[in-house]
Amino acid sequence: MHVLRLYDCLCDATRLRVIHLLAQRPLCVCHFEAVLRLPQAKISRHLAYLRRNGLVTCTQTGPWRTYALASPAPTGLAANLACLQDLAPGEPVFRRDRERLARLAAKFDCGCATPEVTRRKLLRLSR
Amino acid sequence: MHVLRLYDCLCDATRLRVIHLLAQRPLCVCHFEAVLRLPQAKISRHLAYLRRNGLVTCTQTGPWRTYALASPAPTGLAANLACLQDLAPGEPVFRRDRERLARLAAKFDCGCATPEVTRRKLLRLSR
DNA sequence: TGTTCATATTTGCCTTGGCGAATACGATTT
DNA sequence: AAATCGTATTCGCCAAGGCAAATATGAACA
Repeated sequence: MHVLRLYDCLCDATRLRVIHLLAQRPLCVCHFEAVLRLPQAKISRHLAYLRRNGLVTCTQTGPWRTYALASPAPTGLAANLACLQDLAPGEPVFRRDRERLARLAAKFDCGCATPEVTRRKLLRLSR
Repeated sequence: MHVLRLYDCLCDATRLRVIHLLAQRPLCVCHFEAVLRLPQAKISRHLAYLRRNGLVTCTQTGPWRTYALASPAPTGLAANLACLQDLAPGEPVFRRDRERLARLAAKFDCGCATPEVTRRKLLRLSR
């Protein structure tokens, strides 16, 4: 009954938005902040939850932690990612998240902040 | 974000077993009792939860309530039912549930108790 | 060495939902 | 009318997990 853990991860709106973004590319916390417009603590909490449950991995480079979907993907995740793809165009929240991420990605082709592109700049740019 | 309700339904072991059985055929509560071997109150509680969230419908004939998967199936349910099908052979719980249901179905080709096949008989037969 | 920056974790509070035990309810049978 | 049967609901209790606010940590820069 290991799937239960997957569904636990999927049944929260914030986590679903996080996963939706990670399906596009790996991202660091300040990118999530800029795109989701949610307090940092909240984002970190949910990322920790996803990590505990094996849906996501984390690599650290300097002060930044970059999160990515775990591979191989846990049983059933692929199917639900596909489902999320179908859903996204119809759901305003997902649509906006996608657009904001695209805007950021257009400027810097990297999901992680850098010494030049700081968190502060990212947050400003995402408006 | 209507999908959240779906995932809420899927992230409990009892409900997953219920859904797994309903994917085979509609069933009344005493069939669930016989197959799942769980207290009636627990089963009814979870069925009510599934109904509240639109995954399941209920029709009453006499004293018996027969539950069935809602149609049209809510977004994303189909994909996860398929996933459940793949999973079932590997998970002992699901395998046994399937077998017990098959045993009952072999005797009476109906998912609902009848005046002749009472709850008591069903529970006895499921051993 | 001290400060700042990015991120994580703790604390206190509240809601949801799990469980068993008991009880309620409506349909049927006696 | 009373008893029984199938099912639903209520009650009291408990754990998981959501949130905001505050605080901790560790890397990097001054």
